[in-house]
Amino acid sequence: MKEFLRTKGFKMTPQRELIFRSFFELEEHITVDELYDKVRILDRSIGYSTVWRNLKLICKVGLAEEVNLGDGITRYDRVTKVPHGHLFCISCKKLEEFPVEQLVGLLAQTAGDKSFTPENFKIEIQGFCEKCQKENANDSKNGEDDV
Amino acid sequence: MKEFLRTKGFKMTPQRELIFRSFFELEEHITVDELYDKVRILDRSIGYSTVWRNLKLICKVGLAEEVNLGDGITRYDRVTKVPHGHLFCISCKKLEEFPVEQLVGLLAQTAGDKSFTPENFKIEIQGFCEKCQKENANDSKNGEDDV
DNA sequence: TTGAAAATGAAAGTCGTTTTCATTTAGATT
DNA sequence: AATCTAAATGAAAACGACTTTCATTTTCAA
Repeated sequence: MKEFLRTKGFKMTPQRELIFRSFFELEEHITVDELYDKVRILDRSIGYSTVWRNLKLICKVGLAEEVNLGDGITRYDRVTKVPHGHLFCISCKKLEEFPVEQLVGLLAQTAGDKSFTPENFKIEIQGFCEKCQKENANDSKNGEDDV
Repeated sequence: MKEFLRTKGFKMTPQRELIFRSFFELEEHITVDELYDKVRILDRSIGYSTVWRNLKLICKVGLAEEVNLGDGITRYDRVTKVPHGHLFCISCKKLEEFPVEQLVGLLAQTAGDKSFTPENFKIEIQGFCEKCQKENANDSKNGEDDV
Protein backbone atom coordinates (compact mmCIF):
# COMPACT_ATOMS: atom_id res chain seq x y z
CA MET A 1 0.00 0.00 0.00
CA LYS A 2 2.86 2.33 0.82
CA GLU A 3 4.31 1.74 -2.61
CA PHE A 4 0.92 2.13 -4.24
CA LEU A 5 0.52 5.54 -2.66
CA ARG A 6 4.09 6.58 -3.35
CA THR A 7 3.65 6.08 -7.05
CA LYS A 8 0.77 8.52 -6.87
CA GLY A 9 2.75 11.09 -4.95
CA PHE A 10 1.36 10.47 -1.48
CA LYS A 11 3.29 9.63 1.63
CA MET A 12 2.60 7.02 4.22
CA THR A 13 2.22 8.05 7.82
CA PRO A 14 1.31 6.18 10.97
CA GLN A 15 -2.07 7.89 11.03
CA ARG A 16 -2.76 7.08 7.43
CA GLU A 17 -1.72 3.51 7.94
CA LEU A 18 -4.12 3.18 10.81
CA ILE A 19 -6.98 4.87 9.01
CA PHE A 20 -6.56 2.82 5.86
CA ARG A 21 -6.31 -0.39 7.78
CA SER A 22 -9.36 0.38 9.85
CA PHE A 23 -11.35 1.33 6.81
CA PHE A 24 -10.63 -1.87 4.98
CA GLU A 25 -11.33 -3.98 8.02
CA LEU A 26 -14.68 -2.43 8.60
CA GLU A 27 -18.03 -3.24 7.15
CA GLU A 28 -19.07 -1.22 4.17
CA HIS A 29 -20.83 2.12 4.09
CA ILE A 30 -19.01 3.68 6.97
CA THR A 31 -19.39 7.36 7.83
CA VAL A 32 -16.58 9.72 8.76
CA ASP A 33 -17.78 9.77 12.34
CA GLU A 34 -17.84 6.02 12.59
CA LEU A 35 -14.34 5.66 11.24
CA TYR A 36 -13.16 8.51 13.43
CA ASP A 37 -14.54 6.76 16.49
CA LYS A 38 -12.89 3.54 15.47
CA VAL A 39 -9.41 4.95 14.90
CA ARG A 40 -9.63 7.08 18.03
CA ILE A 41 -9.84 3.91 20.04
CA LEU A 42 -6.46 2.97 18.67
CA ASP A 43 -4.94 6.46 18.67
CA ARG A 44 -6.58 9.22 20.65
CA SER A 45 -4.52 11.90 18.98
CA ILE A 46 -5.81 11.49 15.46
CA GLY A 47 -7.84 14.45 14.33
CA TYR A 48 -11.19 14.40 12.64
CA SER A 49 -9.91 16.21 9.59
CA THR A 50 -7.18 13.67 9.12
CA VAL A 51 -9.71 10.89 9.04
CA TRP A 52 -11.86 12.88 6.67
CA ARG A 53 -8.96 13.68 4.38
CA ASN A 54 -7.83 10.10 4.26
CA LEU A 55 -11.29 8.88 3.44
CA LYS A 56 -11.27 11.34 0.58
CA LEU A 57 -7.87 10.06 -0.42
CA ILE A 58 -9.08 6.49 -0.47
CA CYS A 59 -11.73 7.64 -2.90
CA LYS A 60 -9.27 9.62 -4.93
CA VAL A 61 -7.04 6.66 -5.52
CA GLY A 62 -10.07 4.65 -6.52
CA LEU A 63 -10.44 2.29 -3.59
CA ALA A 64 -13.77 3.60 -2.38
CA GLU A 65 -16.57 5.90 -3.38
CA GLU A 66 -18.96 8.17 -1.66
CA VAL A 67 -22.54 7.08 -1.23
CA ASN A 68 -25.27 9.59 -0.60
CA LEU A 69 -28.64 8.42 0.55
CA GLY A 70 -30.19 11.79 1.07
CA ASP A 71 -30.05 11.79 4.85
CA GLY A 72 -27.25 14.31 4.72
CA ILE A 73 -24.55 11.90 5.73
CA THR A 74 -21.89 10.71 3.36
CA ARG A 75 -20.98 7.06 3.54
CA TYR A 76 -17.90 5.47 2.07
CA ASP A 77 -18.30 2.31 0.14
CA ARG A 78 -15.34 0.15 -0.72
CA VAL A 79 -15.13 -0.28 -4.46
CA THR A 80 -15.95 -3.88 -5.02
CA LYS A 81 -15.85 -6.10 -7.99
CA VAL A 82 -19.58 -6.50 -8.13
CA PRO A 83 -21.92 -3.60 -8.76
CA HIS A 84 -24.71 -3.53 -6.25
CA GLY A 85 -27.76 -1.58 -5.18
CA HIS A 86 -28.70 -0.46 -1.72
CA LEU A 87 -31.56 -1.37 0.52
CA PHE A 88 -31.91 1.44 3.01
CA CYS A 89 -34.07 0.79 6.03
CA ILE A 90 -36.15 3.87 6.76
CA SER A 91 -36.52 2.81 10.35
CA CYS A 92 -33.11 1.68 11.59
CA LYS A 93 -31.04 3.34 8.81
CA LYS A 94 -29.23 0.10 8.16
CA LEU A 95 -27.91 -0.38 4.68
CA GLU A 96 -27.91 -3.73 2.94
CA GLU A 97 -26.77 -4.55 -0.53
CA PHE A 98 -28.29 -6.47 -3.31
CA PRO A 99 -26.91 -7.62 -6.64
CA VAL A 100 -27.90 -5.81 -9.78
CA GLU A 101 -26.42 -7.72 -12.68
CA GLN A 102 -29.78 -8.23 -14.30
CA LEU A 103 -30.49 -4.55 -14.12
CA VAL A 104 -27.33 -3.23 -15.64
CA GLY A 105 -28.26 -4.26 -19.14
CA LEU A 106 -31.67 -2.70 -18.89
CA LEU A 107 -30.27 0.50 -17.49
CA ALA A 108 -27.63 0.87 -20.14
CA GLN A 109 -30.28 0.31 -22.73
CA THR A 110 -32.63 2.84 -21.19
CA ALA A 111 -29.93 5.42 -20.93
CA GLY A 112 -28.87 4.64 -24.45
CA ASP A 113 -32.31 5.49 -25.71
CA LYS A 114 -31.79 9.04 -24.60
CA SER A 115 -28.31 9.48 -26.08
CA PHE A 116 -26.97 9.63 -22.57
CA THR A 117 -23.57 8.15 -21.80
CA PRO A 118 -23.72 6.45 -18.41
CA GLU A 119 -20.68 6.52 -16.18
CA ASN A 120 -22.15 5.24 -12.99
CA PHE A 121 -25.49 4.37 -11.51
CA LYS A 122 -27.16 4.17 -8.17
CA ILE A 123 -30.14 2.10 -7.25
CA GLU A 124 -31.58 2.59 -3.86
CA ILE A 125 -34.64 0.98 -2.44
CA GLN A 126 -36.01 2.49 0.72
CA GLY A 127 -38.22 0.43 2.90
CA PHE A 128 -38.22 -1.68 6.01
CA CYS A 129 -35.75 -4.39 6.74
CA GLU A 130 -36.93 -7.71 8.06
CA LYS A 131 -36.29 -6.74 11.64
CA CYS A 132 -38.01 -3.37 11.63
CA GLN A 133 -40.84 -4.80 9.62
CA LYS A 134 -41.69 -7.14 12.45
CA GLU A 135 -41.30 -4.45 15.07
CA ASN A 136 -43.53 -2.09 13.13
CA ALA A 137 -46.10 -4.80 12.81
CA ASN A 138 -46.24 -4.94 16.59
CA ASP A 139 -46.37 -1.17 16.98
CA SER A 140 -49.34 -0.72 14.71
CA LYS A 141 -51.88 -2.95 16.36
CA ASN A 142 -54.43 -0.24 15.61
CA GLY A 143 -53.52 0.30 11.96
CA GLU A 144 -53.12 3.97 11.18
CA ASP A 145 -53.97 4.30 7.57
CA ASP A 146 -55.36 1.34 5.76
CA VAL A 147 -57.45 -1.78 5.51
CA MET B 1 -56.24 24.29 -3.75
CA LYS B 2 -57.38 26.50 -0.90
CA GLU B 3 -60.06 23.97 -0.05
CA PHE B 4 -57.62 21.11 -0.38
CA LEU B 5 -55.32 22.72 2.15
CA ARG B 6 -58.13 23.75 4.46
CA THR B 7 -59.29 20.20 4.84
CA LYS B 8 -55.81 19.37 6.04
CA GLY B 9 -55.70 22.21 8.53
CA PHE B 10 -53.57 24.65 6.58
CA LYS B 11 -54.46 28.19 5.65
CA MET B 12 -54.04 29.96 2.36
CA THR B 13 -52.04 33.13 2.17
CA PRO B 14 -50.93 35.33 -0.70
CA GLN B 15 -47.36 34.13 -0.29
CA ARG B 16 -48.40 30.52 -0.27
CA GLU B 17 -50.57 31.01 -3.30
CA LEU B 18 -47.67 32.52 -5.19
CA ILE B 19 -45.21 29.87 -4.11
CA PHE B 20 -47.51 26.98 -4.95
CA ARG B 21 -48.40 28.44 -8.30
CA SER B 22 -44.78 29.07 -9.18
CA PHE B 23 -43.79 25.59 -8.14
CA PHE B 24 -46.37 23.90 -10.30
CA GLU B 25 -45.60 26.09 -13.28
CA LEU B 26 -41.94 25.34 -13.13
CA GLU B 27 -39.99 22.47 -14.58
CA GLU B 28 -39.33 19.57 -12.27
CA HIS B 29 -36.49 19.15 -9.83
CA ILE B 30 -36.35 22.69 -8.60
CA THR B 31 -34.21 23.71 -5.65
CA VAL B 32 -35.25 26.03 -2.83
CA ASP B 33 -32.95 28.72 -4.17
CA GLU B 34 -34.37 28.47 -7.64
CA LEU B 35 -37.94 28.75 -6.44
CA TYR B 36 -36.95 31.55 -4.07
CA ASP B 37 -35.45 33.49 -6.97
CA LYS B 38 -38.54 32.93 -9.05
CA VAL B 39 -41.05 34.07 -6.46
CA ARG B 40 -38.88 37.03 -5.48
CA ILE B 41 -39.33 38.36 -8.97
CA LEU B 42 -43.05 38.50 -8.32
CA ASP B 43 -42.86 39.56 -4.67
CA ARG B 44 -39.62 40.94 -3.27
CA SER B 45 -40.84 40.65 0.30
CA ILE B 46 -41.17 36.88 0.46
CA GLY B 47 -38.63 35.33 2.79
CA TYR B 48 -36.44 32.34 2.11
CA SER B 49 -37.85 30.39 5.00
CA THR B 50 -41.35 30.88 3.73
CA VAL B 51 -40.40 29.39 0.40
CA TRP B 52 -38.62 26.55 2.15
CA ARG B 53 -41.53 25.86 4.46
CA ASN B 54 -44.01 25.83 1.64
CA LEU B 55 -41.90 23.46 -0.39
CA LYS B 56 -41.91 21.17 2.62
CA LEU B 57 -45.64 21.62 2.88
CA ILE B 58 -46.13 20.65 -0.74
CA CYS B 59 -44.28 17.46 0.09
CA LYS B 60 -46.25 16.91 3.27
CA VAL B 61 -49.55 17.03 1.46
CA GLY B 62 -48.19 14.59 -1.07
CA LEU B 63 -47.84 16.77 -4.13
CA ALA B 64 -44.07 16.58 -4.36
CA GLU B 65 -41.14 14.74 -2.95
CA GLU B 66 -37.57 15.50 -2.17
CA VAL B 67 -34.87 14.21 -4.45
CA ASN B 68 -31.32 13.86 -3.29
CA LEU B 69 -28.57 13.33 -5.79
CA GLY B 70 -25.67 13.51 -3.43
CA ASP B 71 -24.48 16.96 -4.42
CA GLY B 72 -25.80 18.30 -1.15
CA ILE B 73 -28.72 20.11 -2.69
CA THR B 74 -32.29 19.00 -2.23
CA ARG B 75 -34.51 19.16 -5.26
CA TYR B 76 -38.28 18.99 -5.26
CA ASP B 77 -39.92 16.72 -7.72
CA ARG B 78 -43.61 16.97 -8.46
CA VAL B 79 -45.27 13.68 -7.74
CA THR B 80 -46.26 12.39 -11.10
CA LYS B 81 -48.35 9.52 -12.23
CA VAL B 82 -45.42 7.65 -13.67
CA PRO B 83 -42.46 6.45 -11.63
CA HIS B 84 -39.24 7.49 -13.25
CA GLY B 85 -35.50 7.36 -12.82
CA HIS B 86 -33.05 10.19 -13.15
CA LEU B 87 -30.28 10.83 -15.59
CA PHE B 88 -27.93 13.27 -13.91
CA CYS B 89 -25.37 14.94 -16.13
CA ILE B 90 -22.06 15.08 -14.30
CA SER B 91 -20.97 17.98 -16.42
CA CYS B 92 -23.87 20.42 -16.64
CA LYS B 93 -25.85 19.06 -13.66
CA LYS B 94 -28.97 18.84 -15.75
CA LEU B 95 -31.49 16.24 -14.69
CA GLU B 96 -33.50 14.24 -17.16
CA GLU B 97 -36.00 11.55 -16.51
CA PHE B 98 -36.51 8.14 -17.92
CA PRO B 99 -39.28 5.61 -17.50
CA VAL B 100 -38.73 2.63 -15.28
CA GLU B 101 -41.77 0.40 -15.64
CA GLN B 102 -39.70 -2.55 -16.74
CA LEU B 103 -37.47 -2.20 -13.74
CA VAL B 104 -40.07 -2.02 -11.06
CA GLY B 105 -40.91 -5.68 -11.24
CA LEU B 106 -37.30 -6.73 -11.07
CA LEU B 107 -36.63 -4.43 -8.16
CA ALA B 108 -39.58 -5.62 -6.14
CA GLN B 109 -38.47 -9.14 -6.77
CA THR B 110 -34.90 -8.43 -5.76
CA ALA B 111 -35.96 -6.69 -2.61
CA GLY B 112 -38.37 -9.48 -1.88
CA ASP B 113 -35.55 -11.96 -1.95
CA LYS B 114 -34.11 -10.28 1.09
CA SER B 115 -37.31 -10.06 3.07
CA PHE B 116 -37.18 -6.34 2.65
CA THR B 117 -40.42 -4.39 2.27
CA PRO B 118 -39.88 -1.64 -0.28
CA GLU B 119 -41.64 1.67 0.15
CA ASN B 120 -39.89 3.70 -2.44
CA PHE B 121 -36.97 3.48 -4.81
CA LYS B 122 -34.54 5.71 -6.57
CA ILE B 123 -32.65 4.96 -9.69
CA GLU B 124 -30.08 7.41 -10.77
CA ILE B 125 -27.71 7.15 -13.65
CA GLN B 126 -24.84 9.58 -13.70
CA GLY B 127 -23.12 10.29 -16.94
CA PHE B 128 -22.96 12.80 -19.74
CA CYS B 129 -25.95 14.15 -21.56
CA GLU B 130 -25.93 14.38 -25.30
CA LYS B 131 -24.83 17.98 -25.30
CA CYS B 132 -21.94 17.65 -22.85
CA GLN B 133 -20.88 14.46 -24.50
CA LYS B 134 -20.20 16.31 -27.72
CA GLU B 135 -18.45 19.15 -25.95
CA ASN B 136 -16.26 16.75 -24.04
CA ALA B 137 -15.40 14.99 -27.24
CA ASN B 138 -13.99 18.27 -28.50
CA ASP B 139 -12.11 18.99 -25.30
CA SER B 140 -10.27 15.72 -25.28
CA LYS B 141 -8.53 15.81 -28.62
CA ASN B 142 -5.46 14.43 -26.84
CA GLY B 143 -7.10 11.62 -24.92
CA GLU B 144 -6.03 11.71 -21.30
CA ASP B 145 -6.21 8.22 -20.06
CA ASP B 146 -6.63 5.39 -22.45
CA VAL B 147 -5.89 3.54 -25.63
C1' DT C 1 -65.78 41.31 15.47
C1' DT C 2 -62.91 38.51 17.86
C1' DG C 3 -59.66 35.03 19.27
C1' DA C 4 -56.85 31.01 18.53
C1' DA C 5 -54.08 28.79 15.43
C1' DA C 6 -51.31 29.19 11.53
C1' DA C 7 -48.10 31.78 8.66
C1' DT C 8 -44.57 35.06 7.86
C1' DG C 9 -39.74 37.35 7.61
C1' DA C 10 -35.48 38.09 9.67
C1' DA C 11 -32.15 36.34 12.10
C1' DA C 12 -29.85 32.94 14.45
C1' DG C 13 -28.80 28.05 15.04
C1' DT C 14 -27.56 23.38 13.46
C1' DC C 15 -24.63 20.07 11.62
C1' DG C 16 -21.90 17.68 8.26
C1' DT C 17 -18.40 19.05 5.40
C1' DT C 18 -14.29 21.61 3.96
C1' DT C 19 -10.53 24.88 4.46
C1' DT C 20 -6.94 27.41 6.86
C1' DC C 21 -2.79 27.74 9.21
C1' DA C 22 1.04 26.82 12.04
C1' DT C 23 3.67 22.87 12.89
C1' DT C 24 5.41 18.30 12.18
C1' DT C 25 6.88 14.48 9.37
C1' DA C 26 8.18 11.55 5.37
C1' DG C 27 11.38 10.33 2.46
C1' DA C 28 14.35 11.81 -1.51
C1' DT C 29 18.70 14.03 -2.00
C1' DT C 30 23.07 15.33 -0.36
C1' DA D 1 23.52 10.99 9.07
C1' DA D 2 22.06 15.74 7.95
C1' DT D 3 19.27 18.50 5.03
C1' DC D 4 15.48 20.03 2.47
C1' DT D 5 10.89 20.31 0.35
C1' DA D 6 6.49 18.73 -0.31
C1' DA D 7 3.05 16.34 2.01
C1' DA D 8 0.52 15.43 6.20
C1' DT D 9 -1.35 16.55 10.57
C1' DG D 10 -4.46 18.61 14.37
C1' DA D 11 -7.07 22.32 16.02
C1' DA D 12 -9.92 25.61 14.97
C1' DA D 13 -12.47 28.35 12.02
C1' DA D 14 -15.25 28.76 7.87
C1' DC D 15 -18.69 27.17 4.84
C1' DG D 16 -23.28 26.31 3.20
C1' DA D 17 -27.61 24.09 2.95
C1' DC D 18 -31.00 23.28 5.88
C1' DT D 19 -33.92 24.18 10.00
C1' DT D 20 -35.64 26.57 13.98
C1' DT D 21 -36.75 30.54 16.81
C1' DC D 22 -39.22 34.53 17.84
C1' DA D 23 -41.87 38.58 17.52
C1' DT D 24 -45.39 40.00 14.58
C1' DT D 25 -49.01 39.57 11.25
C1' DT D 26 -52.72 37.15 9.02
C1' DT D 27 -56.30 33.80 8.24
C1' DC D 28 -60.70 32.17 9.07
C1' DA D 29 -64.03 29.72 12.14
C1' DA D 30 -67.04 30.99 15.77
